[in-house]
Amino acid sequence: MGSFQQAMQRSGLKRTKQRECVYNVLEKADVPINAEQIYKELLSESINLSTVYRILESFVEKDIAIKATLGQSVTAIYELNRQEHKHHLICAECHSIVAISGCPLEQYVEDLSKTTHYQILEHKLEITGICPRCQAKHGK
Amino acid sequence: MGSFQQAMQRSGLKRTKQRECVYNVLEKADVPINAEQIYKELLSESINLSTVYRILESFVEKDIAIKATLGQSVTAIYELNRQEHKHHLICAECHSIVAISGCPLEQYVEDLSKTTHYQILEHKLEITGICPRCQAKHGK
DNA sequence: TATGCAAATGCAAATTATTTGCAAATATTA
DNA sequence: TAATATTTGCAAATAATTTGCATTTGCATA
Ligand SMILES: [Mn+2]
Ligand SMILES: [Mn+2]
Ligand SMILES: [Zn+2]
Ligand SMILES: [Zn+2]
Repeated sequence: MGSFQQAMQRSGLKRTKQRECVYNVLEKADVPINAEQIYKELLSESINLSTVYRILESFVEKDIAIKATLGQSVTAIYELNRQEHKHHLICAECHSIVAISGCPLEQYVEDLSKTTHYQILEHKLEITGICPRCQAKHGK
Repeated sequence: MGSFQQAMQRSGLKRTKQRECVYNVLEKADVPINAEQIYKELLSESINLSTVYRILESFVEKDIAIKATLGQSVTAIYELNRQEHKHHLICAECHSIVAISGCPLEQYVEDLSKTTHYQILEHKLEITGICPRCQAKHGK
């Protein structure tokens, strides 16, 4: 059984053509993407943009996908919840995103929980820099 | 000379009543706030909301303020650039924000720069949890 | 101090991102 | 296959931000 079917089954969401399309787009993306990008990928399927939003909302609700915003951007982005903790490196020039695996914060977060008495749920680390390609463009 | 005047002088922005109002609101806020919140603080001054946005934009441009988005929120927030590196702890329930000082990532970021060949400019760490007050509300 | 002008502001309208109401279509279950 | 709750499309609403343009203001200079 495909992972889409599994996700629908576990969550109790109905297995619709539109949800499958959105799921597939998310599945093949290796970095978070926004609703508009998903919509454009699916122009040939003529799925409505508000349906895309509703599907994303339902996926987030069911923990099938993760919603976030990055940097100064004011647009929400989504990725499949692959249950693996990762962080992102964003190019300040070309806005490309690469995922970085491994977390340097495990111990820190544990300590922080003790000192602040917060019950820590998750954390997000975004690192901004200039990617090698954009550095090259600047000559030198 | 007040720090507002200094900021205007260094940046070359004109010293207007509206800019001073926005600056003062940012100065007395200890966590990032959004344009609407600033606007409401300044209702008595009857400054226009688009002016607030334009002022914030100019402050960010001149590095007087920092713009960001947090968590899943789609609204930009702003804080005075106090030149001190800090991170934020956000309550998942009441959405309160507290600043945490000290950075556990200095060495990590340096290493990352070497392995990825990115020129690292900055990073943002957001930690989400449940604050002691909200934990208490849930009883036990 | 008065004048000139670029920069900044107010106001209304435009844009962008997202959400909602409602009627029609569809998936699931019996 | 029928019953029904869910989902979708479409148009309109809302929220956040941006823009055009006429008017006002800060600041440099005469
Ligand atoms: Mn981590
Ligand atoms: Mn840090
Ligand atoms: Zn780049
Ligand atoms: Zn709280």
